[in-house]
Amino acid sequence: MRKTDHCNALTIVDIGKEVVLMGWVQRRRDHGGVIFIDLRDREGITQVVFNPEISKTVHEKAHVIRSEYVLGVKGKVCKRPDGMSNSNLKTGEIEVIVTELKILNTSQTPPFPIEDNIDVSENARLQNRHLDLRRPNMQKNIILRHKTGRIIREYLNNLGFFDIETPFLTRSTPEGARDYLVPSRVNTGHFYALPQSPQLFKQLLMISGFERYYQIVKCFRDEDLRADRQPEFTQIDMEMSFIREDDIICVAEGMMKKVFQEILDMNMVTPFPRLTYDEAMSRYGLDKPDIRFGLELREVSDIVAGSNFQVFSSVVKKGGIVKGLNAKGCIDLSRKEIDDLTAFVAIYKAKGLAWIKIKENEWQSPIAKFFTEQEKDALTKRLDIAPGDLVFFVADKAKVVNDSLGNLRNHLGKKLGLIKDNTFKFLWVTHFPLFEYNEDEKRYEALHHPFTSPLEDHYDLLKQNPLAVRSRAYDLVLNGFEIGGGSIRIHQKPLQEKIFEALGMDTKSYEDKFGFLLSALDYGAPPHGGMALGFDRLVMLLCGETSIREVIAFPKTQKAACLLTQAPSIPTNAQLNELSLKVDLS
RNA sequence: GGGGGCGUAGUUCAGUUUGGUUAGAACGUCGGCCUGUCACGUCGAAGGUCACGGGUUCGAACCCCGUCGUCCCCGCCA
Repeated sequence: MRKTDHCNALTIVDIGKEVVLMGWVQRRRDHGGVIFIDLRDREGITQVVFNPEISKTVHEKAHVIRSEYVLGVKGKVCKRPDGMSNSNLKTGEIEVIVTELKILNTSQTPPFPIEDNIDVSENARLQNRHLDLRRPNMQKNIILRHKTGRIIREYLNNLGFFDIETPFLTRSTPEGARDYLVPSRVNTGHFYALPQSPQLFKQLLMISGFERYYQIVKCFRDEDLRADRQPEFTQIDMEMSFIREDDIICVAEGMMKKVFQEILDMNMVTPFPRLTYDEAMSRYGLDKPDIRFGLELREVSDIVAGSNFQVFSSVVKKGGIVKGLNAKGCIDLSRKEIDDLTAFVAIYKAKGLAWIKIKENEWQSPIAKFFTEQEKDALTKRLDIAPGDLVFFVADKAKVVNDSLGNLRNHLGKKLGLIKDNTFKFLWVTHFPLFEYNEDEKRYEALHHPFTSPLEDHYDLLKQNPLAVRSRAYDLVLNGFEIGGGSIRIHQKPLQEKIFEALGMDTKSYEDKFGFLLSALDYGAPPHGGMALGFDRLVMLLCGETSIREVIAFPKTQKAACLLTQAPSIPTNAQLNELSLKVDLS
């Protein structure tokens, strides 16, 4: 018995054919006489019929069939009796009358039904991921992931990119995320690190002269997990020589355009809008703004600096800022809802959330009385205030104000239903700061990574005012998710050394850690740059999911465990001995 | 490292506020009946370490302490 057709394939044109279907039992309907079974494979469902009048022995054999049994059935494709077709099924006008049954395997009753929209804990799903993955929606997600990868490979291949593998067993580099370490048996006491990204290798490949490289590749970061973060995740990694920002941006835009066209049949208009980092922060409070809706932030520090409301004026005096967010038409939010929003911004360290309800003839608010008419007029203009509005303010250090109001903006966008279903808005954020200051370690750190090139006319600022230096880095944002980022890299040794020095490393330290890169830069490194896209996040958004776990076949839990395989596990003493390792849990 | 939610039958939940007889429901499962269903119908039955450990109490799913797991978030994620 050989499978002749998939379970979505047969229709009225196949009537009369003898076929063999193989698949899983979706559902059994035993009428005592006739038995109906919905047979499922990866493509669809076909109803197969066991009729004692056709074959008594086969019908008898069919009695033991249960959910998720694996069957091979041979039979004739027949038109269903009048009025018995099922318009929900692609194969709903036919059925296969079985003349020969092979039970290829039995099955335990599954712990949850193999169908979509099941109400079952993620725990149960992950413990039985092999069954969870049988569900149509998971099959759809994983297949869509495959197709997306195929489209991207084809796109980059056509543009002359080479797919080149880079090592997983590599060396730990300072800065960035925590590394996953792998002990070396042959080099006692030495460890490899799994790559956080193939960053340095792809730069070396540019220096090697390949000009265009890509890889869809796993990366590893030992940091805490989130709905959109897994310890191992997949990047679309690209690098190009002899290019400027616009070249790589254009490649990425073309890729997204093609993916959305072919996967979702949606036309993404290119070029995508661009914002500088400073503008994004100013208008949205975040470096990955969701531009599917308005509700932009406006700074009002200048207006309230001299006001009688001490909370605002004193913050401005101390170098902080005050920003407002006008929730248009939201005057009817209840006191409780506003309290909830206050609790929401507290997550981001905001000490309070000031609000004003704009009535026809007055401002209803605990703080309205502090403002003069001139101040009110200025706020009205700045925040586009009109009757019916509800305006929020946060006053604090810039980081707290932007964090809290930026996230409040996203929260309100969802809560108020301002985001249309099935819309996708891309955005480039450019000109990121090159450095940020780490208060704990009292030193500058690379915001992107230390190989990012500063803007050419900012070279002079490197010494005098490092925080003012802007970089040739760009992030690709989709619906408020950072789905990619990259930069033009430093390709000249002296500049790279300057950056290491600005990061507080001395010659010995950077020679020790990055000597191989500096030496490579010294042998005719071409100008180059690239980017990496978060493949899981992209596929998640394409699938309309809210967690990347839904598009990863075997994801890990928040404690970075695999519930299916019970990884990670405790090694045997023999394994530890071989590696000269001792575990000290004290 | 921190905040919050959840953990009771195979599954999803109720019961916990106010401790008290035999821990319920739905779906699923199993068995009987049923020849046109497709969420088949119908009659019946089985199924529980109330996450784990300790404590309080005459008595704990329920109160207290601790642990574990899982989800969301902050920190972290060059």
